[in-house]
Amino acid sequence: MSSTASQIMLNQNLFEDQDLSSQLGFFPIHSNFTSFQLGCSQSLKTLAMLPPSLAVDGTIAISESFAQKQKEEIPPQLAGSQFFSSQRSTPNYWAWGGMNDTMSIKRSGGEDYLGVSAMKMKKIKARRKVREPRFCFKTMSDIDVLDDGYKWRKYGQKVVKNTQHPRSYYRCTQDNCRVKKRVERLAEDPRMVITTYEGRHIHSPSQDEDDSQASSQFTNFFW
DNA sequence: CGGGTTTGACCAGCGC
DNA sequence: GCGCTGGTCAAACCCG
Repeated sequence: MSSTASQIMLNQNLFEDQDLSSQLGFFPIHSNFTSFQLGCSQSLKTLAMLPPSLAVDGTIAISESFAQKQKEEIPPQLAGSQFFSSQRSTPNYWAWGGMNDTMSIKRSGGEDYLGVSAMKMKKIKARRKVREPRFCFKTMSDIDVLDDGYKWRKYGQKVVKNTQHPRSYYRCTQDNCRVKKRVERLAEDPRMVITTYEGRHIHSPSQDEDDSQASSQFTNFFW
């Protein structure tokens, strides 16, 4: 089924105390059809995605067990979000996996990067403040703010502990849309930009330029 | 002049 | 309760 297979194993120790935003892997997708074996320790689940800034067109497919896990193991605070689509032309692909699940990605060409992270799904701390779903990915880029099709306004910047690079805070400029994103550089590798999205857009990207086109069922469920 | 950015102040959550 | 830290606010500033 696949032309290439890569094994991605995740190291539990690196994200033991984190919740939704643990970042770990960043793997090149060289061929037009690549199969990835996702794996991690039993207490964690893997989360794989193509960054929207990079993915252009493609198909994603998963194994039986992967599909089953996706149904069963979406954490309650993320329920209602669609993490996976088997046939989509919009560039947001997310998939949940467990141990030894296979995910296949078909691309229309070029070279992209698959971002893979892992998180504890069953022991996410309850916080007093209800948080919107958060998702993040890592991109190797000189540019801090990647063009994801939405318009953002910066509302804050903060130097966070143990990092030499400040974290920037952005809000979607669309009225009534409360989506936020954080942009920071990885302390260990400043070439990597970590973008974290919080919440879901209630509108399509670049709405001002493309109002007439009917939005597809997929355009507003994620970001 | 309007919209976006900067930046210090403020606030809330959390650990001790 | 206190101090630390991350997240947000908002006034000042910048720029087209």
